[in-house]
Amino acid sequence: MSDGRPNSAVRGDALLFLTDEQLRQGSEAMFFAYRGFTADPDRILADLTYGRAHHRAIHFIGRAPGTTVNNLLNILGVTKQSLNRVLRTLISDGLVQSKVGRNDKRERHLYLTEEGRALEQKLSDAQRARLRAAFREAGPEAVAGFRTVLEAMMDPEMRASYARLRESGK
Amino acid sequence: MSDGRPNSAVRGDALLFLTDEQLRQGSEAMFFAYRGFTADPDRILADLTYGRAHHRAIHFIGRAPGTTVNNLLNILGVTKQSLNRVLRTLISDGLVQSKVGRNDKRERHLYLTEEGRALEQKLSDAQRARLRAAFREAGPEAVAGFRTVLEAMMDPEMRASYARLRESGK
DNA sequence: TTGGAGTGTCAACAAGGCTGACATAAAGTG
DNA sequence: CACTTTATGTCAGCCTTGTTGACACTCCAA
Repeated sequence: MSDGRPNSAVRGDALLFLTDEQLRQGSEAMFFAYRGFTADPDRILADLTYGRAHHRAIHFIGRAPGTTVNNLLNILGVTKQSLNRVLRTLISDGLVQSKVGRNDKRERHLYLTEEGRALEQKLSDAQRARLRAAFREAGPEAVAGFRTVLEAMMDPEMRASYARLRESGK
Repeated sequence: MSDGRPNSAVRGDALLFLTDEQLRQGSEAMFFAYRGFTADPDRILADLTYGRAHHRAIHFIGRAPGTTVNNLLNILGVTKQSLNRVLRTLISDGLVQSKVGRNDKRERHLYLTEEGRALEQKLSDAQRARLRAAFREAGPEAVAGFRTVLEAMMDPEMRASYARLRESGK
C-alpha cells in the first residue's frame, strides 16, 4: 500500500473505492479512454502532414485567439523549440497568423485564419462526436463526476489554466 | 454543431451538458488530466533509461502474468517492432522474463522478475498516489461517474480488453 | 508436406519531445 | 544612457517511440 495505510479489506465499506485494485482500474480506464479520445482526430491528421502536436496548438489558439506564444507554451507544457517547429509550419501553411503586439512589440499574438478555423472545426467535430456519444450514454451525473475527478487529477498550474479557459468560454 | 442538431440554447435544460462548450471543456479536462496522470511516473522514468512505453509494458505484464506477446500487442495497440524494442531492453536488463509456451512453443509468455516487480510497484505507487488523492477529493459518486464516462469513450475492442482485465483482477 | 500463425530482427524513416547555444528586438531599470 | 531582462526565433543534435517493409525461423495443423 503506497501510503502506508492498511488494505481496504480491513477498512469500512466507505473507502472501498480507494482500493489499490480500484485505483488500478482507474489507471487502465484512463489509458484506454485516452486512446479513444485521440483516435478520431489522429485518423484525420494522418492524411495531412500534421500530427497531434499541431492539433493541440490549433485547438488552444482557436480557443483563446490572440494568445501569446509564451502563454501557449505554458498551456501546452512543451519547450519553445518544440512549439516553434509546429507553429512555423502552421503559419507558413496559412492556418495560423502571427501579429506583433501593440503594447509590447516583443510579443506575438496568434490567431487562426479561415483555413485554420476550418481544420480546427473538422478535428474538434470528430473528437466531440465521440465525447458527445459517451456523455449521452453516461448521463449528466456521471459527466459531472467525470469532470470533478479529472480536475482533481491535474497539476495545480494546469487546473488554473483549465479554469481560466473555462471562464473565457463564457 | 457537428451532428446537425440545433444549439443547446433552444433545447431543454436536460441536454445542457451536451453543449459544444461543455464538450470542449471535457476535451480540455482530458488533456490536462492526462498530463497529470503521467507526470509522476515520467519523472521516475526520466532518471532511468526507460520511457512511458516501458512503463506500459511493465504495467500490463504485471497485471496479467504469463500473457503472450500477441496479447500484449493488442492491449497496447502498437506494432510488434515497437513493442519488441521495448521488451528486448526489459528482458536484457532482467526486469522481464520470457518463457517459451508449453503447449504452443511459438508463443512467449511474459513475466516480471523480482526486479521488474519492484519497478512496477514504484511506478504504480507514484501514479496511484495521485489518483487516490483525486478520488478521495472527488468522492465515490464522482468516481463512479468518472469510470462510466471513460468506459463509454473507449473503442469497443479496448472496452473488451478493459473488461477482461477488470475480471482478472477479481 | 505445405501453408499459415506467432515471433524475432534488421533497416530506414518520421514525429515530436528534449538540451544547449546564440541572435534580435523591445522593454524595464538604475 | 547603459545595462539587464524578457519574448521570441532559430540552428544543431539527440532520444524515444511510433511507423513500413522485408525476411527468417519455429512449429502447428490440415
